Amino acid sequence: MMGPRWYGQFRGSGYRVTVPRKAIMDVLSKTSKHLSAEEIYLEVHKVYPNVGLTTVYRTLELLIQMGLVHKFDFGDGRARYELAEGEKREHHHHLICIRCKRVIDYSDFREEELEFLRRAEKKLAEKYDFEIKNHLIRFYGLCDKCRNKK
Amino acid sequence: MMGPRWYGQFRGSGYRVTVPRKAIMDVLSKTSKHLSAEEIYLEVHKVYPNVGLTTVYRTLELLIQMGLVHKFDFGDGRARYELAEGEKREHHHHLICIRCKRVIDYSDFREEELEFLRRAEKKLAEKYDFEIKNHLIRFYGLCDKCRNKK
DNA sequence: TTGATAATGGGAACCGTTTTCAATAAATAA
DNA sequence: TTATTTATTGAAAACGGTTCCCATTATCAA
Repeated sequence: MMGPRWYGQFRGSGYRVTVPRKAIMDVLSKTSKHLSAEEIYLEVHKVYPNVGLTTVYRTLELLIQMGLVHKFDFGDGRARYELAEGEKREHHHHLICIRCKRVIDYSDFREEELEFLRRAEKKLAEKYDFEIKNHLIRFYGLCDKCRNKK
Repeated sequence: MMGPRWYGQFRGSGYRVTVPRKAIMDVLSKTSKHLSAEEIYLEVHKVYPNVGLTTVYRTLELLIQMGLVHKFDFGDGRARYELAEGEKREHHHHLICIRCKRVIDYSDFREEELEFLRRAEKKLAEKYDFEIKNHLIRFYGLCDKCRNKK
């Protein structure tokens, strides 16, 4: 039983593939929401009631290190987690409504984004000797519902 | 005694211009660092030892609402504050070293950024009926020191 | 199957931030 | 200037998400 790609990535790094870890990856794989640790815990809890919140935090930390998960802070006092881009998830960024706090994923204008990044990368490497590994683009504003509401 | 521009902005909104508020604005005006609430508190404390940490938090919250201050989360467990762009501060974004966690301000390629934003704005308005008010661009990677260090 | 040890879970600890509330001080009117 | 109104303040307690501790359990290479 080979299992998903990340099994090998885990074992290769000396980490074990455990029930809680599978369950957490499963929850993240099956949603496009921006879940908090507690929400993931509750979801996992439905299937494995004995998995603890501590384990969820530890596992998320590990998944982030392994590059399988991204952690975000949308300003509501708790961290949010998403599966990193891969088979299940495509590269995207966030629109955040400053009024209702709704977070919308978008993956449009990739071309423009790539062009922009290419230039940024070049200039930052030249000027600061900085090597870009990742980037974050976020737009704050008013969503359709909040725009059309007094 | 008119005082700085924000005095009027405050009084006009029914807020009072107080000693702690002046002191906090003063600290923020005189640095280009990304100070935490506690660091601001300590700085204010040097001049006004009786100003409390609670007031610092409350004032920062107010300054953010008034659009005079921006709040950031660089992932070290505490919020960071900067004066919004204006006379003292120019529009900029952050480079974050994923190794030493150093944060570098940069305000380069404004042209490219503006061009990119213009297009993004247009497309997001069309597709999501979303009205952009603000944006965040951030690059994660390795700074010069960490690049050249095994 | 088994042994070495990575991983787990529950509860306590942690710590940045927020709340509470009586005392204080800014702004306005007199 | 002084009085009056009420926004603001400071100290301490409360809050809440996240991390730590440690005895127990489960993974997986041999």
